[in-house]
Amino acid sequence: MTLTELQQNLKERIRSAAREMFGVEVQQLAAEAPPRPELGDLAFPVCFELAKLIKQATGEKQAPRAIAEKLKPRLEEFNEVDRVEIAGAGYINVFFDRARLLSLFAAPTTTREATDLEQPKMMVEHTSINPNKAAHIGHVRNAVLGDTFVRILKAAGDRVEVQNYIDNTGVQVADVVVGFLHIENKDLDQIKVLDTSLPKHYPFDYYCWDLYTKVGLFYRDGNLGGEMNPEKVKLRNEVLHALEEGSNTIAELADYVATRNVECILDTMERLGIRYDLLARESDILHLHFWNRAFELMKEKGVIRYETEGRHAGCWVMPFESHTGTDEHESDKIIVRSNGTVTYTGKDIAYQLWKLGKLGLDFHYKVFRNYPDGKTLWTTKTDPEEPGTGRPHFGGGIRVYNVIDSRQSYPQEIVARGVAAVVPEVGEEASVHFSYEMVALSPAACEALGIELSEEDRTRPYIEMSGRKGLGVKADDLINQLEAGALTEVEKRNPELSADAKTATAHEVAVAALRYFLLKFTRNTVIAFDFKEALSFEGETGPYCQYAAVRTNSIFRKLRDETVAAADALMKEVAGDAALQARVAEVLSGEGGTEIWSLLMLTQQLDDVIAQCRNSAEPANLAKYTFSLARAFSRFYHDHRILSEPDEVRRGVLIAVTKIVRTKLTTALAILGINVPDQM
RNA sequence: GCACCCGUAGCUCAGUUGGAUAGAGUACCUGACUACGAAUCAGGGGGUCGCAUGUUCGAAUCAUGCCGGGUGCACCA
Repeated sequence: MTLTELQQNLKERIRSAAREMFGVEVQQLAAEAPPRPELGDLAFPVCFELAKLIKQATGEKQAPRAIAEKLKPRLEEFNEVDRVEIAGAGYINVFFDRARLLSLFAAPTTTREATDLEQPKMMVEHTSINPNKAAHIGHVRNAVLGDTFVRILKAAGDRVEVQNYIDNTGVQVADVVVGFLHIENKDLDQIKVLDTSLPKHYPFDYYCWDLYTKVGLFYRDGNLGGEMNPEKVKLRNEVLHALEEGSNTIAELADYVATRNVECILDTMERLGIRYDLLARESDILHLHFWNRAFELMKEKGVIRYETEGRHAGCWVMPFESHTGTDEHESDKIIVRSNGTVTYTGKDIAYQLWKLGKLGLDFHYKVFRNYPDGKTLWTTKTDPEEPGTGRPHFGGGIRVYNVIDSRQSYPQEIVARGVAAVVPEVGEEASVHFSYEMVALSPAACEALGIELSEEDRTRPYIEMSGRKGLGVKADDLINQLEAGALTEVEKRNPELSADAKTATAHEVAVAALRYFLLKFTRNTVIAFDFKEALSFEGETGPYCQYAAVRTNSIFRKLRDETVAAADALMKEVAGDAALQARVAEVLSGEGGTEIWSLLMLTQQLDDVIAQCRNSAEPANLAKYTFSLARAFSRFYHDHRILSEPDEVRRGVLIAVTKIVRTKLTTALAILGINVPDQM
């Protein structure tokens, strides 16, 4: 039995007792951890509500404390419950039988994995960086959030498909193409030569990053604050048009540029342990005419209508109830422009319908790359595919999570409503906007980057990053910096390691630092990026959590196998041996024992935390939990000598606790995408 | 103008469907390595939870209003 199951049983008992004794039905029954361990292991504040319910049902007035006294013996019937105390105005505080539960928790557990292909599939789309430049830390927040959420869903037993949307026909790619064509006067072959000649520290996506900012100036004739030069905007439109058409030299050139940027971005994400199942490319959505089908569906269902007059004359619009409802014109969202082209919203609705398996069309697919572990990354394509690739089935998910920053919450809401209008049977909940706030630059970070701030910007709490202005911290730069910092520390502490081992360890530490830094903030908190904080390995950081896990491992490396086996055997015997149980209970009693016990209780909350993260779509909860578990263990580690403990029972308890912590902490870290090196 | 998000310790942030004495990290001060690793641990000071009213046994949490900050409101993507 797990702690969660025990809680369920206790709740059920309270419900049935309330029914029997008072004839009332408890609706919401919370079980919470008391503020201090001396107050018990589990608290039920249910009697306040019961008092109310009883009064409503019978008119009889009963004090919450009196009700609690009546429920108390029913809960004490459980073997796992040591005693129940009534506290405060009427809290029911349950104290568990510590020895019995330790023995229960020490028993090996099996983990579940979603292998059933019939199981409904969750779709998560994340990263989706415009493939025209290198990734910056804002993009990394998206990817780390998305990837961690995928790991959370999988840990909770869900089947998940991970997609990375590639907008290879949009304005951003067109801009870089304009840069290559009209600023650098390069054709495709020359770009390829350039690409292969770039140094390792300045790869293709870095080159495009700089070129992209040059294009911004180019459009405005060198003045970033100035007006767009119409002649030059015409160049962009030419490129955009060629991209939409496809099968021409400009489209070919753009495809090379976009694909190379995608490869660079995937390499960056690979450094952080982030992988995908499928790259969904916008060009394929266009060329396979997904929109046409969606258009038919929307017309069929009466979701959109053609405007014959007014300022939207000639457009297909989707009536959209705005929150105010004052201005009728503003509540219509244009889906097809008067020139016949489709807007982003329309394309996204088509794509979402495909994800949910409701479009009635499919892509063709080919292998994009094989990951080192044998996993395959696929990409969509337009041409018919070769038979017998043995590819998995893509799309057709039961729910879709779109990891997109909160600035797009308005358009995302429109897309979700559009989807729900076309396929009302799946409902609006099927398309979830997994939103998060941006990563901005702190004034100190701007200074460190050598960015001159205007007087207006200086008064702001933070500065928004901008790919267009080249204003931002590139992901690879930051990872490099983290790895260098970690390597210095590893060399200091583990000089005997080989160079490769040092580098590998430094890498794991760097990943831990970056991922934890991006996960410790809740989604709707703006991260004002600060180098000092991001580069720290002390305090509430990934490396701190990692360090605690490394220590659990080093204990087992130094313990002799017989000693561990003896501890395991001891735990098995506890339940059937009253004398032994009493001795274990003694170890877990008193001030020191309660601290061990609290740590143990904390380890058992992992599954609940995972479930909570899944339901709230908030990975920060898991990050916070992992940190508190690491902190509790660090204290335990400091307070107890495990290897040299002379008393057999006491040592057995310490080893059992350490073993449980090791399992839970390592699992929690893995879900956060953090590995535990052998030493650090 | 309208919509959404935020306001909690000097700073950066947590705070479960409303629950017991509002917590972490950091900075500052003090102490602990002959020890299973000090990327650690212990202790200290530091709060009108933006303001006001209301809802109730109980409010950082819910409602309303106000103040301050951010983002978004195109036939762009």
